[in-house]
Amino acid sequence: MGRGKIVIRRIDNSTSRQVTFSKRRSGLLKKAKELAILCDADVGVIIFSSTSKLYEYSSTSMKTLIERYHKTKEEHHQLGVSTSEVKYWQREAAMLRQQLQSLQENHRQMMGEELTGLSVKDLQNLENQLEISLRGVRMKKDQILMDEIQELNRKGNLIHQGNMELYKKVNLIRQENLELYQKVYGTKDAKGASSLTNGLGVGEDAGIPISLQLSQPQQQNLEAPEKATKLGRLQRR
Amino acid sequence: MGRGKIVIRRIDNSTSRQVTFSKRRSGLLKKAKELAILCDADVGVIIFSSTSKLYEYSSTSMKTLIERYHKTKEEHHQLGVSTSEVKYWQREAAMLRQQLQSLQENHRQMMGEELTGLSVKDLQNLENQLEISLRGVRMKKDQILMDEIQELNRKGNLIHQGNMELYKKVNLIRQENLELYQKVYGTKDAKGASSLTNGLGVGEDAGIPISLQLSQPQQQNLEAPEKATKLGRLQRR
DNA sequence: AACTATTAATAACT
DNA sequence: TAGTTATTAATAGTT
Repeated sequence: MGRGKIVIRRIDNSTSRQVTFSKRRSGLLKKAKELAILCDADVGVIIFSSTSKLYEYSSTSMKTLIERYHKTKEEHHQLGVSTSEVKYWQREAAMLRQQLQSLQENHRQMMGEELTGLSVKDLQNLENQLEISLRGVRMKKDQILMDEIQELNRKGNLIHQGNMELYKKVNLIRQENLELYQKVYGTKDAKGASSLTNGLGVGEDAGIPISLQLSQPQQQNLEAPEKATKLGRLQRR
Repeated sequence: MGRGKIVIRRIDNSTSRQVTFSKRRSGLLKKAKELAILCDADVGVIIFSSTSKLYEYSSTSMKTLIERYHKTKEEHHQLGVSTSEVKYWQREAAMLRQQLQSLQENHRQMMGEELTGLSVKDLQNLENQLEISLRGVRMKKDQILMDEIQELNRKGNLIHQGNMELYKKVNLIRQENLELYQKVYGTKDAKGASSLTNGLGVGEDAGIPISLQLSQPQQQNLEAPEKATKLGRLQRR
């Protein structure tokens, strides 16, 4: 229900993710309210953003709702009351530490470290994943470079157009000047006029239009990408 | 979004209310799931129907979510009250959460996801790292395969040695047998003896020693590593 | 439970 | 961050 269809999977782009979060969050809360009102239901919604910010809705009071929930589940929350706050945070830290360790191990393997203990099958999978990643990264990089090149080309063309127009104007002025000179001094002697027009800095080769053209970067081994963004060479057309 | 517009107020007709409850309830739960997945949020929904039937959804565990909710609320209105030990564990958890998020982002990039926002330089670094990792993984895999091959070779040689010794013994026995035969029946007729020795399964080509040698796996494209561990072919020496 | 006309939500864009 | 619009998704009323 937007400009395009989307698949339900984590949105990569963090800005889009935030925007979508904001929109869908309000959508969800609205729907929850409507359900509660239309159908006389007791509805509660708790949302923690990825940055741990809390958003909530409850048709009655969240406290009451949660108590009702616990009662219905017949889970007399022994933990929340009898366990000290310290223990809660200890468990939280332990859980996070475990997640962190697991991810760290995974990460080390992706860095090509700590491969002992992996089977050939595991290594094959890792290799495949790395190849996929590599392709993705290269595509992204190439795309950025290509975009940059295109942008430079566009600018180059604009500059060239400008040059052409200036060139035409210069020619026009030179012509005018020549005619004026002839009217003032007569037909044969035009030395003064020519020196005047040359004074504008338009040399003999000014008549050759120069177009900026970028050298194309090689697809393989772009070791120093910055170089590719320079104007590689100037060439005709 | 139906055949007609409705106002958000309690639906009088009980049947319609029930039907709408069922439809909108599943809609709400679906939306909650989508929000959790799309935006990496922690979402929980609790619904009690007007007949007190419970429906729920939680992206993690409802228990954890409710505890988190309580902690967040507490933290909000009694910031200075908590003891130093609680504060210690809160800091610990916050620090771990941060580490985890940072590592997760890094990991996603290594998986070739979430590349928007990276500069060409970043992408180049990532590419280089992936190439290094890939080389490491391939080396490790090849090494395992090579070791396996070597081990098989070693076993093959042992078997071959055993075969050679058995062959010598067989020859010895055949010789003895022949001599015994000659002593018993005379020199010319040796049919009984030859049939006896052939009965041991040593054919004419048994005199050619056979050495097991593995075909070397190709360095590139070991798509099916299991195949390489088979005895590829038998060859002399 | 299906269907479908219609409204509502929202993805992409500004 | 907030507003607009083209398009998809949800669903109200119906069968």
